[in-house]
Parts: sequence; C-alpha cells; structure tokens
Amino acid sequence: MFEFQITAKNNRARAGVFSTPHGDLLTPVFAPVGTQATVKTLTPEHLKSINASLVLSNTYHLYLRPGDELVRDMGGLHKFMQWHNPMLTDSGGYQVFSLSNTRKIDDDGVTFKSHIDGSTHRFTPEKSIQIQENLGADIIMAFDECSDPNDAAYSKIAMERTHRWAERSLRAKTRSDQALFGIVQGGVNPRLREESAKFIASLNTPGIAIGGLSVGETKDEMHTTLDVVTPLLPENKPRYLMGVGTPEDIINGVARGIDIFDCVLPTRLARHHSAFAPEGRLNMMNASFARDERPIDETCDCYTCQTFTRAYLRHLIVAKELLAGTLLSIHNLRALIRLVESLRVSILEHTFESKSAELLTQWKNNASRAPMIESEK
RNA sequence: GAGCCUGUAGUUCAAUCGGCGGAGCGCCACACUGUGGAUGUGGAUGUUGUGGGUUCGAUCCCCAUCAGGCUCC
Repeated sequence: MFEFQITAKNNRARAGVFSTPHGDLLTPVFAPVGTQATVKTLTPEHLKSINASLVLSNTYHLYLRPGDELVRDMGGLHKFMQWHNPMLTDSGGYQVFSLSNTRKIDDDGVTFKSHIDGSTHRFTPEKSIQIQENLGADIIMAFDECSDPNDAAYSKIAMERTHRWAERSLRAKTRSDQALFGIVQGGVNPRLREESAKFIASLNTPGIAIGGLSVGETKDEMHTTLDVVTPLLPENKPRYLMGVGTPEDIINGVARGIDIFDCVLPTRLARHHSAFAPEGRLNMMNASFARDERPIDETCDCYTCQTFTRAYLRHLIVAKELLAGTLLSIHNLRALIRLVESLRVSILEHTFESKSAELLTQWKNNASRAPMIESEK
C-alpha cells in the first residue's frame, strides 16, 4: 500500500503512480478542493466527467460541522460524500492560521474560536490525527504551523514547532490504511527550508508536503524555495505542494519535481466569475461578453465549453443563477486537470522541456486578467 | 372642473437660510493560491421633468407647462 512508482523522469520533472486504498493516482496530479465534503457546486459525477482523481477535504471544517465522529459513524468521508476515489484531508493547521482571528498557539497545540459560532476549541497534533482517522481519507497531513512568509524571525519558531508536531502526529497515528505526510516549512529562508526538508525527509512517511508557499511570497521566492527543497527529498516519495495554484505555478512546480497539487483557486474564481482561458483569465461578468457566441476556450474539451456560449454564461452570472458557479467550476477544474495531464504525457514522451515551455507561454497570462483585445474595447 | 402633494444618477432617497448636487443599492472594472458562495479595492453616472422670471448666484423663490398621485365637486 502507498507505493510510489516513478514511470518516467525529464530532468527534475517526474511522472509516476501513487497507490492508495481507493485507487491509483497518476502523477503529476491536481486535486480539486472540497473543504466541507463537497467540491462546491459540483457533484461526484461532475468530478468524474472532468477526470478528477484526488479530492481534498478539510479537518477544521468537518470537525466543526458536522463533526468527525458523525462522519465516521456515517461510514467515513468517502461514503458520506459518495466519492469513492482517493481523498486527502488537510490537518487544520492552515485554517487555524488563516481563519481564526482569535487564536493562541503554544508548543502543545492551538486554541481557537469557531468561525461558525465563536465556541472555543483546541487542536493538538494528536487531536488532528484523531479527527483525520475518523474522517478516513487516504492521505492525511501532519499538524503544522504555516507562518507569514514576511515574518522572517517567526519562520524558525514555526518550523521547529512543525517538526515537533510532525513527530507527534506520526506517533499518534493508528490506522495503517492512511498515508501520513509530513510538511516542510521554513518560510522563504533557504537555510531554514534546507533544514526542514532534511528533517521531514528523515521521518518514516510515504510522502512529503511542502507548505507555507503561495501565501504571500513572490514567485521568485517560491521557485527558490522549491529549488532548495525538492533536491533534498527522497526520490521514491511523492511531493505535495500545498495550496498551489495557478497554471503557471503548476508548470513551474512540476519542472521542480512536484507530484501533487491542490488549490481552491479554480473553484473560487469560478464562483467569482473568472475563467481560465488561453488568452488569460477572463472575468465572465464583463459586459464585453454580453453577445459573445464563443465558448470560454475553443480548445477545451469540458462540458461547459462544448455546450455553452460566453454570452449565456455571462447572463447566468449577472442574473445570479447558481448554474454559473457549476459551469465555470467544471471548466476551471478541467483546465488545470487537462494541464497536468498534458504535462504527464510530455514527461512520458520525454518532451517535457519543450512542452512545458510552450504551455508556460500559453498560460503565463493567466496569473492575471487577460489584456483586452482591440475588438473588445 | 377645482384644490393640494410630488418630480434630483439605472433605482430609492439626501442636499442647512438661495452659496461647489451627494449616499445606499445597482452598474462598470480589479484582486482572490492547504475555500467564510465571503470579502476587499477602484470607477462612471446628472439638461435637478420642461420653458420662462427674480437674483451676483436657483434643486431651493415666482409664473407657465407636462407627468404621476391624493382629495373634493
């Protein structure tokens, strides 16, 4: 169980297969995020139709509602949400960092207030693992502390705590059918990242995550960090870059040896009316699409692009129809999954260097909005 | 037929004594990376119903007119 086979390598980019109790993951893989045991606006059938393989869900949210014991009693997360393919749960560390205004971190754990009702709760590494065992995902995460990349002094404290918590998470684990990944931290300091990579790599885990990126640092800092970290990680374990990302970030990540990605961006942007397109990120609410008969992306094979015009999608958005979020989510997720699929093929065909450069050119505009073309002005 | 009330941004409404016509919503656009369907940021509105008059100056006062509403006969 949890065997990772590398099928092909192109320089640092890898194509592989990671075996889980709910099926094999073909890497590189992009995981849609289903925080509350649902990828917002989509059914499992939609996810299958876009060829999603791994879905991420969240310890913090499911612990608060409906409760991890309830999920366990309902047969576990896979059965509860009817996703019978690989799943991953985040440890809740990031939410404590990002969601709770009033939190207190100490060496033992974190005391925080629920964003739902203000009630007080406490997470420790042991508690996080217990919750994740109740949820029952195939891949679970060590409880970590994600620090502000701009707070250089604090990065060391958070990293050292993350290391101690990783060991405690590992000791707390009781189920053998879940893969526990440790998480590399260290902010944007290369020396700390080096130290953290070596430490996390020394633990007996079937995979390794890189956290603390795409949280406000620059692109250069992200690339430098990956350049420092991935060469220090064992070849035979999958590397998971948490919370990334944009099409550009994914291409750059694969080039630096990353195997697993997850990100809320495609589904969040979908609900906020943005669509990934080769010419850049399109705000589908823009008035310029009111009479546009084209699909979002002429080259996309998703249901939305095969079926609907930009004009119709804009109408749904302006009218605040819920279907808009569904159709844009289908497209945005399919765009990223199609991207990692083509990267995988290029690695297998040993054409990654040229293909990734081509894709990077194609997708580089997608970090921000598409430039307006003359005919749309 | 008579009397009264109301006409200001797309909309609902402000605007001191006659002294630079604003706000909410909407609209237009931007941001969003281990998700609060959230939120934040920026922008554009205008023949003050219309035509006259008084005044240095009128959304404001006067006259006429148009539209809507109410009341009475």
